[in-house]
Amino acid sequence: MALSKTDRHNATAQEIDRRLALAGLRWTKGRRAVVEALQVTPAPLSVTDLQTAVGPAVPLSSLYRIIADLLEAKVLIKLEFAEGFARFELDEDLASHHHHLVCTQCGDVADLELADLEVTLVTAVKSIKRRTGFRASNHRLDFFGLCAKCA
Amino acid sequence: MALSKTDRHNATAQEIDRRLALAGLRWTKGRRAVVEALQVTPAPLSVTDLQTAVGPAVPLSSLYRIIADLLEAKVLIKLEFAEGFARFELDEDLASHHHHLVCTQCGDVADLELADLEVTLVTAVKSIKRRTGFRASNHRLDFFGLCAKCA
DNA sequence: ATATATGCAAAACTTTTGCATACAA
DNA sequence: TTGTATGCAAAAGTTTTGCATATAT
Repeated sequence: MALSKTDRHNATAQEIDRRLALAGLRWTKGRRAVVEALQVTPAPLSVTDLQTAVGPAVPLSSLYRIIADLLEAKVLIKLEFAEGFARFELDEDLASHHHHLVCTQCGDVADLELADLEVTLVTAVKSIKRRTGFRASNHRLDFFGLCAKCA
Repeated sequence: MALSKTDRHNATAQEIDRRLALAGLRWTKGRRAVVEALQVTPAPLSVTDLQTAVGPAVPLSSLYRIIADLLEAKVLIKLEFAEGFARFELDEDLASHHHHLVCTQCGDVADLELADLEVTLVTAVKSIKRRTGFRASNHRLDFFGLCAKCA
């Protein structure tokens, strides 16, 4: 690979800085804590998960506001898996584009990269535009089933 | 096609009956209203959409309970698009398997069938099982972008 | 007749907001 | 210093639940 792990981490941090600056947001303790929690655990975290991760120093209302700000700055993306609450992860350009494996038994959500599939999806996007006029700029693919532990 | 539209509708109604019976659920006025609303509008509806569709005869709490029962009987499936509320549609075996086109401008959600893609996804499921041990029994694919009207 | 479904009211849970104070630039 | 971010408290929106009554089988 062209970049070492450390280089890539620095590059990512720099890109996060850039996006925050672009949105006129400051690099505060709370925001740092949330971003770091999501770097440590790349699988999508709920607000409750994040609350546990960052500890009681960040109250719930601030956590929600921090998340809203980071969403607006496109540092995070929001996901929902029909659980009744939202999950969040680092924007795909800050991580790599991936999909999710949702275990219907234990509720665990794991990340999955599937490069081959992306090629097919690009073709699908073209076909959709031709058939329906819809211009897809993004997609989301989740698989549901039993994880290795539960199977 | 082998079945006429009416035949297919009857077959679907019969299958819904079967699933309700299997779950020990009665075929009541409220449940009928909800299922019919979703047959008229196959794109995923929110609880508010359904409330409008079925009218004030079904109060909100009953609507939620009806939905919960129909979910358990596998007559409906639940979807979330990070809007802060859930959407519901007829189970894919009662309709046909399809994906969604979500307009990020106007919020409209349209259905899309993409048969070619399904073949690729079946292959992907095998590859996932081999690589990760995850046994995917189902998947969900949504495209985000601008609909023909908003583009 | 009897178990299930509904209606009303109250509550639980997730998320948002107002306002005074604390902090980053 | 100055505008932004945070903390606390209160509220808004979505979904769930208890209990008495009505209904489907």
